[in-house]
Amino acid sequence: MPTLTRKGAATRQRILEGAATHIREYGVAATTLDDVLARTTTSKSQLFHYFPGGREELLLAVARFEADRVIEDQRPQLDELTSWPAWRAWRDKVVERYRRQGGLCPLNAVTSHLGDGSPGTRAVVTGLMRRWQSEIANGVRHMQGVGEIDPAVDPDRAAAALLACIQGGVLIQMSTGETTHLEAALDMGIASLRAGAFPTT
Amino acid sequence: MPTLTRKGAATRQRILEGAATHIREYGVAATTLDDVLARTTTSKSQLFHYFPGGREELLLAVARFEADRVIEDQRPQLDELTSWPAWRAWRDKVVERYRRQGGLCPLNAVTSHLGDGSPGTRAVVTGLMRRWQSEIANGVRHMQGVGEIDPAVDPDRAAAALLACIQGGVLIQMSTGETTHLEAALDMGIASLRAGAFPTT
DNA sequence: CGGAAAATGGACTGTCAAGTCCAGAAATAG
DNA sequence: CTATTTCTGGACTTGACAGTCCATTTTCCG
Repeated sequence: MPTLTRKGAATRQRILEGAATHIREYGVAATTLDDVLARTTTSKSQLFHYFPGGREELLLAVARFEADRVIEDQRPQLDELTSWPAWRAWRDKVVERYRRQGGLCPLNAVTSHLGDGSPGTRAVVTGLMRRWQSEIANGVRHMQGVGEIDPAVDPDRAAAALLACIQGGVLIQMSTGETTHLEAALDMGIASLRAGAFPTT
Repeated sequence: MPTLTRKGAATRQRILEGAATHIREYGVAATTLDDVLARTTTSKSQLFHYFPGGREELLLAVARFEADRVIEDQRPQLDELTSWPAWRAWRDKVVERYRRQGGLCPLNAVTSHLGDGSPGTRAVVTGLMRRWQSEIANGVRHMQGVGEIDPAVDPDRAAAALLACIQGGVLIQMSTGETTHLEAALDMGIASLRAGAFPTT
């Protein structure tokens, strides 16, 4: 990769965000390189200049882009799980985020289109999951520190369960359009923490 | 659709199952009609004879096929959630099923490739979710009947949460290859039921 | 400036896979 | 048995889209 000019970096970014937006609106399958070019007023040579790997590399970049958004969109609440009201605020933020997104998970769409074969694909998703789970686990530990959660609870396992609740809720929302499952699962997870009803097995 | 002869029905079934198998092995994107034909020793005209809508109709049929399997694979345990050991047996069955499937969800793959636009696609997934949730809710109600679960718990909401736990656990397994999230979430959900820690809100 | 490196435009190619078509074989009904 | 319907084989058409190439313009930096 040669050094990028300021203009070059801007173009690259424009292509990336244009692709992400188009995918959000029409889905991965219905997104061709020409669509992206038209939307971003760029040309084939530019796209392949900045993404030599072509479509696959672009899609992977979009996946990374979306993965970052997922975490960012939960800040600052995700960093401040220090009281039960704070947990509630975070829960609301998550629900609101996905409600607004309207039953569409660009990240899931992109990764499932890249196939698991790709070396980078898994890394993006697992990296996101690890970061996410780790942040939640920190919240659990903090609550244990202030005596609000039973010390017998395994923070990582609890965070894993909560993460699964969110993922499942969002997945179901993708087909039903409703956030009821997401809300029910998240509420259950948090209630479990409060009640210390977590199996430590 | 004209009436099918015995031979015709067999061919149709062969194509359908061949497509399903190929998709399981290689993914949707890497499955062409020619692949299916080669595997099932059939010809283009046969495929379009039995699936006039072409690729899309075939994919939808595969989705239905896989959706049915999901429920069937949980029997008989799913129908007999009448004691805590029975819940545990069901939990183990679910985990085992997805462990064996090895981080691959053909249904999710197919639907995400069909796009949400399709009229039938949503119906297949929402139908599956509704059936699944309804079966779980029946189990909850039965346990309430025998005094093992707090009557204040809303069976449908509890079932919704449990369903989300499973979906999320499987989704995460798709990228990590591990069933730890699935297990953690399911255990949490069942523990919640036992503890009556369900928010009734 | 002025030359090297980077950025851009867009025509062109090649491939691949979905879908069409028709002729002929097998099955079914009466 | 024979007429009608269903089933089958496979060649052919069509279109779309990823990726290539080179000529030209712009930017960078000493």
